[in-house]
Amino acid sequence: MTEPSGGERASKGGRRRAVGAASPAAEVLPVARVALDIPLTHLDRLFDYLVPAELADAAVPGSRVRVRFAGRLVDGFVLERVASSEHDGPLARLERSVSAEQVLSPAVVRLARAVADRYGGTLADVLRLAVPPRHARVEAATSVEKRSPAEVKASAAETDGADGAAVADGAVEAGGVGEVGGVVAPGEWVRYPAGPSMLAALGDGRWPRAVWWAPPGPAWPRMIAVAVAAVVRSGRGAIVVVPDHRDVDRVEAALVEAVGRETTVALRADLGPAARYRAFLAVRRGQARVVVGTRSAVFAPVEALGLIVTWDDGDDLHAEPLAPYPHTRDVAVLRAGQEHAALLVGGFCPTVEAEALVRAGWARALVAARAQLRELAPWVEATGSDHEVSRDPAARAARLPSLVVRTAREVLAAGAPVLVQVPRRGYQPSLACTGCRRPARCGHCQGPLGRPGGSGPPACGWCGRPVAAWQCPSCGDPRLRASVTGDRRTAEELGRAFPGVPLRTSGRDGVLATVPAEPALVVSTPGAEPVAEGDGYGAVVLLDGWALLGRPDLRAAETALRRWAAAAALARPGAAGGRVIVGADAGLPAVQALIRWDPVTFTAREADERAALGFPPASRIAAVDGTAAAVAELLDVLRLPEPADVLGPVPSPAPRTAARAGDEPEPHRLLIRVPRERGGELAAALHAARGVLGARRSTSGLRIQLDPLVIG
DNA sequence: TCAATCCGTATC
DNA sequence: ATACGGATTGAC
Repeated sequence: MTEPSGGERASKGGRRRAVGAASPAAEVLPVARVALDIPLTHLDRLFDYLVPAELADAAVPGSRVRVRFAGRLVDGFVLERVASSEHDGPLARLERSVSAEQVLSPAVVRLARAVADRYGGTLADVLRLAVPPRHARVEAATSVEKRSPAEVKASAAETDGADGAAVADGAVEAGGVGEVGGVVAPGEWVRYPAGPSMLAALGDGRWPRAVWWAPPGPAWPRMIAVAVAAVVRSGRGAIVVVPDHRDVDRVEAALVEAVGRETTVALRADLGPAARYRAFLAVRRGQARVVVGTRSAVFAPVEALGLIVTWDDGDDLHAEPLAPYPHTRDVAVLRAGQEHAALLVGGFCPTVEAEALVRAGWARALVAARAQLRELAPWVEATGSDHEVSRDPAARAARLPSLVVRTAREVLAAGAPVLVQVPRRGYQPSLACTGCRRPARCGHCQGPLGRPGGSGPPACGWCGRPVAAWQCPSCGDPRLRASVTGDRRTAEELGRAFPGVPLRTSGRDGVLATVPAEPALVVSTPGAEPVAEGDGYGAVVLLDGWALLGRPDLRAAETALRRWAAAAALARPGAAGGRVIVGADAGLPAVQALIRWDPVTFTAREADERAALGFPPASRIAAVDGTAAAVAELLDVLRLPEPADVLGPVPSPAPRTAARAGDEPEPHRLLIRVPRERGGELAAALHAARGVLGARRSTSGLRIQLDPLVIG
């Protein structure tokens, strides 16, 4: 389109252009500043284009366009329309407008930029996460501005009812939020000394920030909904981000009850393109002000955002698997700060990273009164490790401690279901102290020890240093043993120990949302536990203690407690007979925390330990994965802040799932650790280094991840 | 002397 | 990335 005849490029006359033949530029604000969808780090900036007169109305800020860039047609977003360009040199014209829909709001753009900077990634990568793919039919079906809700609903229904009905219901009837209002009853928040005042602040248009240790039991979705209702009453919108779809359903149900179906919309990846885009548009057009969804919902373009809630920030589903790998909690923190929104980082056991927000004075801790917790928490007992295995032969086959067998039989006889949490299979082999079974760590960098290639002399998984003479810093034992990893206890074995009892399983292949309130053995892997209808489980058995605690991950204890708490919270309160049996040593801090239902103290202690060892969140860590050559090349051009610890590179401890072809180069991993306050510089340095490389050679395949969830 | 290639550079 | 210009190398 740049050439009148549409064919050749005017290469002879240098950059001169056949201006005379092109249509005139827009009269007002003829320059569009465009964010291009290209993956190149060194091109992570805006480019100016001339807006042809015929696109003057369509190429509005926030809309999608196609432009010619380096000779190729690429997608982009118009971020701004301005009167003139800083660029010296001729401007190309926008090729075409994809749609006038302003999918990007200024607030989302600003957020995306901040997220990209924080993770050393590109704006284009973040925008891809923030905006779902366009669906033209959906847009057309609902695009006429200011149509009545009834019309919108009707057309949405006729286009495709199949995948979009639920969303259309929630999205379209744009009732005024104010009408829904009324005084928000504090509900379960009265259990928190600071609860009522927080609700008052939310209702008054303020933006309190808190880390919320939720009470055991099924109250948390209602509590979230109460907080959201207060914000809605203040005339603002809210976003709730949860790990998985079952949680979306639970919170959505509570929200619909608290603020009404008209204002609530569920954003979830499993909706399918049409329904997903429709839900997104409903939010962008202000028809829905309350969003509940999985991780990308944190980018939802809610106007006048008053509150962001994240639930269970330790769940690894909150870590985005696409570059630049942002974490829900961190995005929420950035966004709440930028938009003066309240923030609630909630869970039964929030992470050390969440707790750091409290330590920094950025958020306050919301903890229920001790007496309230005693009232709600189940009765927790530990069986120790491998002692007391039941004498019953069937139970012995399943390696069930006698306490478990006895308790389960009692509870089943009393008519209640029993939940059994079993480990997933296939944890990584690593080394631990023979004496106290704590994971063995490198004396130099505190990385986990393992045996490279499965055998051979012990070495650090981070810095690669071989370990000569090891001695446990806790108990002094010089012996190393392989941690027990993975477990083959099956539901079948359990079933044999309890003949005649209905057996239900929930896990990878088939996740149950609920089970009825009747005697049954419910076997589940962590994270897949169904909620028991009625009063909850009579007993919860946690059989995965060793597998969870023996992992080399520095979050092993935190993760164990988090998973135990999530399952234990499904049990009835102790006063109502609810019991929890955890198959781990009662002396371990995580087990103690579960027994006393005191995750606050546990997390504080974890935070202290990590700070003492220089682990995140006291430090920030970048992981660089790629071929040895590519990693070395990056390291070569990298200008790191001072001080910075460079660990490795070492051959990747976690080989890709699929076996590599024989001649493929071995993946290596480099870790870089800097003090927390140097995190921004580290991100910038990595961004710059990748830019230099990208312009030079193909270093594709290099994966740079800041604050990775698992570092070894 | 021309053409096939290799670099280095800019991409609105 | 990728398209282009300019320099370099190679064959006629």
